[in-house]
Parts: sequence; C-alpha cells; structure tokens
Amino acid sequence: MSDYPGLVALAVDVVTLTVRDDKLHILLVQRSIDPFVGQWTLPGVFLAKKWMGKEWEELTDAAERALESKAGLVAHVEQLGTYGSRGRDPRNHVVSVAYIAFAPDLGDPTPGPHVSDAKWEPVAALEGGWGLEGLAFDHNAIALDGVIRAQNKLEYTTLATRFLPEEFTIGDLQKVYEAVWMREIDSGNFYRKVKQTKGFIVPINERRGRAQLYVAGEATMLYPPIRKGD
Amino acid sequence: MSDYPGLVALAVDVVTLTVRDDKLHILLVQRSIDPFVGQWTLPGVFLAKKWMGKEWEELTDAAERALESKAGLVAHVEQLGTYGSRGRDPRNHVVSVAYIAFAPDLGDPTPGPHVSDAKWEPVAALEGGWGLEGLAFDHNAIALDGVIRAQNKLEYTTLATRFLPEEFTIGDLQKVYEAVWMREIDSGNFYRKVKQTKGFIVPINERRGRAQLYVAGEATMLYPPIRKGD
DNA sequence: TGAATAGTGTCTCTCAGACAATATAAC
DNA sequence: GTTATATTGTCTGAGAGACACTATTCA
Repeated sequence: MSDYPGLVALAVDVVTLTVRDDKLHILLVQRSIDPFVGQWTLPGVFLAKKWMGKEWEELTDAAERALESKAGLVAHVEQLGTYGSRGRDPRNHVVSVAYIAFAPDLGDPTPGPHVSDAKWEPVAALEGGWGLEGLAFDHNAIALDGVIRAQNKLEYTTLATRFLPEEFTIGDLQKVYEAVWMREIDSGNFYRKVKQTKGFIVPINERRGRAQLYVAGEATMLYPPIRKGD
Repeated sequence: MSDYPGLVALAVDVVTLTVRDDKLHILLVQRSIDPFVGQWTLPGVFLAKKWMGKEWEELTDAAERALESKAGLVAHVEQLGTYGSRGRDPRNHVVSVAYIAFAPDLGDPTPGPHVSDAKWEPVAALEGGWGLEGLAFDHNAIALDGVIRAQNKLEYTTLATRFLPEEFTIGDLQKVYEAVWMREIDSGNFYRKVKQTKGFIVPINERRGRAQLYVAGEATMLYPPIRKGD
C-alpha cells in the first residue's frame, strides 16, 4: 500500500433473490437516466462520502441503502465480489462491489428515484444465462455469480430458511431448495435429512392443516451438507 | 448506479500462501514508509490509473503487480473479498480489494520499493489468530479470511496441486492437506480417496524412489469432496 | 371421490474412518 | 537390519438415493 493512488468511483450493486410461486426470482430496476436509459439493471448506488454524519459510508450500509432507495425493500446483505474490468461502465472507470440478499416474499417493489420501474424477474432454468442476458453494464455476469453462490450456499448453510417467513413447513423448505436448485427432490429423503440435522429447524406447537410448523434453528452451517449433486 | 459518486483510493492486497517444510506459510512484507513504518503487512499496491498504455489497471493485474513489485514473486491470484470499513487506514478512506494466491515453494522473497524486508511467516495452529495478530491496517482479518478460504477450497476443488511442483507423489499431496488443515490424515484412506477421484491426479511413467509420480489432472472441482471434518 | 400433500419405512450402494498388513527404499 | 514411507486390503457404520406405503386434508 503506497505508490500513487488513483481515485475511482465506487458503486455498490445488489443481487436480491427471493422465491415466489415456487420459483426463484431476482430483483431488477429499470433506469430512467443515462447511461442505459430504459434498460434493466441490478439496484445500485455510489458509495456516499457523507453518511449519518460520518465520513464515508460502510459498504454493507450502501448495499442496504441501494435496496431501500431503489426498490423500497429491506433485507440483510452479504458480499458477493468486486467487479473492476475496464469498460464495464461507458462513462468512466467505475469499480463495483456486489452484494447478495436472500429475502422471503416481500411483495412488489416500489421504484425509487432515477428508476422508472422495478420488478421480480423469474430466473429460468436455461443453459448458461438463466434468462438474465439483457442487463446493462456487466450485471448479467454479476447476477449469474449471485445465483450460483446461492445454489452453493444452500448445500452447506442454513440459508434456505432466509427465503421463508418465520414459520414454515418442511414442504415449504423443500420448495425453496427445488426453486434455487431448479430440480426436484425426493420428499421422503428430504424429510429424513432435514430432521436429523440438529439446529437446522425447530418444531413449534402448531400445525398448518396436518403439516407440522417449524422455525429456523440456531445453526448456520450444515454438517453434513445437503448435496445438490453433479 | 447514479447519485453523487465520491471518489475513493482503491488498494489491492494479496494473501499469498505456500507450503514450506510441511507447514503453511504466508507472505509478509515490512513497511519502510508511513503509515505503520516498520510494521508487517500483506503486500499491496494502489490501483494504477495508467497501466500498459491503457486507462486503469485491471484488479487482478494490480494484485499480481503487488506480488511482483513488493516481493519479487510471480503467481496467479483469485479474489478473496473487499474491505471498506471506516478507519481501516489512518490516512484517509481506503477501500481494499483482497486477493489470494496459492504458490508452490518459490524460494525466499526479494524486498521491493517501500519495503524493508519480506518473509514467509508460518501460520501456526493457534486458537483464533493463527499467529497473525501483529499486522498493520486490518490485515490480520484479511489474512485470517484467506487461510479459511484456502482450507475450505481444498475440500471441493483440486487447489492442493497448486501448492506443489509439476510432478509430485501422493505423499506430497497429503502433506499439503495436512499443512493447510493442520491435522493428520490417514494415508491409507487418503490414497484410496485421491486415486478414485478421476481427473484429480494423473500418473506419469516415473517414480521417485518407489513412489509413483503424478501430475495434476484437468479437473478443477472434486465430486465428492474430501471432507476435513467438524 | 380423487388428487395432492405429509410423513414413515425399507433396501441397497457408496463412501468414510479405523486399522492391519506388506513391500521396498533409505540410512 | 531397522526405520520410514508407499501401497493395498478389510471391516464397519453412516448416510444418500430410489421407491413403496399410509394417512389426511382439500378441491
């Protein structure tokens, strides 16, 4: 750390994933300003120099602000990766720190400033692109990395419960795995597997129909993992 | 992506890991300029505005330049994460993109400009810190994240071969796993496991003593993974 | 009444861990 | 010869995948 620091514009973009109608969806916003007017992108903001009375905003705060200000949604985020290729922004050099958010069904988004529309876009089980090819900047690649990250994290973490409301059934949980992995799972095996993994889900004294309801347990990692195969 | 872009200084720091004397080591350099003169850090540079005749350097190029210019070493890098907390640099706000490099034993490093010394530091099997507590900036945390990342990637990728020269024995490979995971492995089980994972290692028509020599295969992912346990 | 969902049970195969055994090179 | 390393083999138990079966709720 020395030499001659060039100063760069730092953007923060968010891949927000949810499960609606038993299918994986990603949050997109439509730009109403240049560059790329009218095109769809991930919600993002520039890192603010002043924020809450302090110098410079934290990266995670910026990511949550992007979600809130562009789409009116609130969710926790975690870092995905940083994208700094030349030419990814036509104006000048912009490095973008991407975040990923896993949300339960939050309802429809509300377009914020500089955004003409906002929507949940289904992520289709297509080869390579998953139907995410039309985005501006390099947001196709970022969105793809986000989906892959989510698929992998379902294997070895308890992340799946973050797509669900407080109380859920094992069937609900199975549908999250099926939506994110885009494949069917044998429910008998899934029941056995999920119930024997201690700390993953905790039964409560309530049922929906004849289905037992559960809440998320305190575990964050799954040992052994639930393999998605291949 | 809109609003008011504040401009930040972007640093790139590298966690370089190797296995020497059957133990995991990390590359450190000693600063000869302010701030933190005399303290040890990860090698890093600021992203250059002009590089190879073009505007702005690529992030991975900057990471490899950090290794080369500060320690005289050449290795491939991959991204680890981005660190942007307020107060991580005493001068002003600096966001750092951290990279990780996995290298075979490259010999001793050569201190470059603004560096008074460079060394391979053993990563000890201590609780929490692994003996990496004395670094400047937030480089303790970055180094720790790098070691954990390496431990995890050995499970499900063929990364371990990147710590070895072209040709190696299964015993050599086992020592890499033992050094990075800091635990002993049963060699009988390890032999069986590694040989039945197709694409991981390929035998060549040569031996060292009575040990069969291998080269890395074309696989990058391991299915099923080699679990480190816990 | 029938279909979808919730949940249990069973069988087989693979694989991981523990550990024994053997063979050969190096000292 | 002795020791360390390389390599194969054997046994056991846990867990995954395939699939059958039952019970109950809802349309």
